[in-house]
Amino acid sequence: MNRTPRPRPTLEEVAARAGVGRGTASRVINGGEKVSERARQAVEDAIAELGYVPNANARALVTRRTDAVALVIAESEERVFGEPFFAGIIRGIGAALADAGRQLVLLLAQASERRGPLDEYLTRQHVDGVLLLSLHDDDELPDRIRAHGLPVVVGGRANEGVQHGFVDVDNVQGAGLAVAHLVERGRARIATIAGPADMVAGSSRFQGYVAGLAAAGRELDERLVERGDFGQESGAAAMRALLDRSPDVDAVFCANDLMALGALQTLREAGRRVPEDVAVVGFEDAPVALSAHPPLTTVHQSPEQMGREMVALLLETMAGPEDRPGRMLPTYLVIRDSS
Amino acid sequence: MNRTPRPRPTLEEVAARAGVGRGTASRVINGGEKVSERARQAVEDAIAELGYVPNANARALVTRRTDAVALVIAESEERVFGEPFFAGIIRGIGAALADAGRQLVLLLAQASERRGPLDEYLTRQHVDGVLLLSLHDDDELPDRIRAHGLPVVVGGRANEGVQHGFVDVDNVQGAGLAVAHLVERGRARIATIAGPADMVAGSSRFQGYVAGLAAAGRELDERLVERGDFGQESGAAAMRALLDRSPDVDAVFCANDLMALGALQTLREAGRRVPEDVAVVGFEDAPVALSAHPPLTTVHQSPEQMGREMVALLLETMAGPEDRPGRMLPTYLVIRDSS
DNA sequence: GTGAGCGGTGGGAACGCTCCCACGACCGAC
DNA sequence: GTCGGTCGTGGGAGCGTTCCCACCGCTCAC
Repeated sequence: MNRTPRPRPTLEEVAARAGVGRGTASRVINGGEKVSERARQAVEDAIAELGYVPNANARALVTRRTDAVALVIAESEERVFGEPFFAGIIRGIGAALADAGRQLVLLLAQASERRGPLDEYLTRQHVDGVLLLSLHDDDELPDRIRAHGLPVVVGGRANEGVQHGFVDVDNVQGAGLAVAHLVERGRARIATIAGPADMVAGSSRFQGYVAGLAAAGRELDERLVERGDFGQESGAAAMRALLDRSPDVDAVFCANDLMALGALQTLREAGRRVPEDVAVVGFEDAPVALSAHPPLTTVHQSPEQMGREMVALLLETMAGPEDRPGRMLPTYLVIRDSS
Repeated sequence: MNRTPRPRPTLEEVAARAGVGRGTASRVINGGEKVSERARQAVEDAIAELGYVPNANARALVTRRTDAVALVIAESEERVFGEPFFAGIIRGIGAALADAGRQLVLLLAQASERRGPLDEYLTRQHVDGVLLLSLHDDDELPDRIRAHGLPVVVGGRANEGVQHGFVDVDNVQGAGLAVAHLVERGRARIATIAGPADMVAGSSRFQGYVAGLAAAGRELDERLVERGDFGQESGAAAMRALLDRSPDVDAVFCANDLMALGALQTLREAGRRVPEDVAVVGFEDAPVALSAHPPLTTVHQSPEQMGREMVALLLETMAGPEDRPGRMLPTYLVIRDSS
């Protein structure tokens, strides 16, 4: 009992029903110009009556475009759905893409396994362009995609010398802001809990930390540096290590808010007052920063704007393939009670 | 300077290069049977040399399938990325789909605005089937999609009398488990913080609560019922209302863990001990349940399994269109320290 | 009265693939 | 030797669009 649910009507059938030619019907559908009012009306009626829907595959086959853009997120589901950062950036991307009349297709590129199918999907003309998020430094995905002639924009800065466009918050500047603020508050021993060195957000915020110290005429003290993985627990552990090693620490700049939360927790357990004994500054201005105890001073970045910017850059790249410079988004400091 | 990046090679070119016919080349690519070893080798070499990638649009045009499945999530980005439930279900879906050699395409159907483009996307033969998540009761999306002849499976049960398949955890059974547990613990005044009445998870867990009471020979006391929106803050507020109205409450079943967390918070602020004074049970067994203070007793559901089940049902539906019954996934109680 | 110009139109060709049929070569069986 | 097979193969037809060109009937200028 194979219920064939009435085969989809084709353009030809619409045209026949409207008593016009295939060409005219096509023109009506694509908002074409040179069509008489009478013909337009007839075609529109026929479409409504038949419930006609254009076949995107046939169209894409000849136009070589699909009006869809992929957002590839190279992280585990857990991370993606744990960080509000992704929610913001996706909202920005979705909105900007909708404005441009394009559909967002989200692809998760979990571990590097299972990459095969993803690769194929991107490569086989399903989308006109690709936005890439949160890949680690050594990822060759962007280059592979570009090799197939697909425009790519990466969120987060890439290594030097890469070809593809990118959009990133100015991590160095933001971290510098944080350190300058702590210096100004009169802190003497400013530590940092850095992120993974193989992620841009990790290394460049650390770089900004060093630069900030230098700007204040201070030198980097290795004993004041710990690394975490951007997770809360790693922040707590790093803070413990820091207190052990350098009990005189009186400020800590954390490469993201989640690790700052962990640090806060450790400090509370260790009986250190925040900000009296130790000032804490985060990075991101995630929602949790506001509800932390005490509310967290942090470097503000706008994921939503970042998303919009990525789309803008991608659309430009698709329009004309000259090489575009990357885009750096400015940050500012939000001073709350933890510093 | 329009860099045309070397036009993509076509199947015809591959065939020519391999010195075979188009048909043979196609057979090799699609793992076809009747091909000599010599020809297969030649074609594979040609593919490698040319960097050939099949054009999915052309293929879909004739085969009428795309090997891609859409997962439509009808929630705001904030909710989607806030609840670990989605992470789990997406992992399950992604894995099951990958096993079946299909690509997962994620579409967010934010507010009901912007639905137009989504509709078009689904309708225009981009995907072979649709998985739908978390729609409210009155959503007509599934019916619209079905009307276009696309198989649909809904996560979360639908209203009675609908045509499409669904997969859901057995909310009624789970809530009953929770109430039975509280009864057994000797609780006299068992309240509930229910979810939105227009969401299945909300109404059916409430239904299970009522049934659980009935099974213990008790009647529903309206003063012991509050409603929240599944958010933590709403749970806290509901608990406050409950304490105000019925100070003698000694147990509360919350329709999800997040609201249970809110309740815990309110109880702490009100100086009630958990579980001595008030026992709290949640629903979901989300990661937070484990790290709550005290660790939360809760009804366990497995989003990952739910995802897998949805895919299985969808694939069956695509294979043969007989009507499938919905699937209910069992739950069990995880007893921790809050009860 | 002829010809250029223009709004509006129809339909052939092409996009890149799969499906399927016809065909040649070779086998063993009668 | 002929006859069915089987195996491997080539290529025509067709999927549903868009693109583009030829063409129709007018109007307007000379």
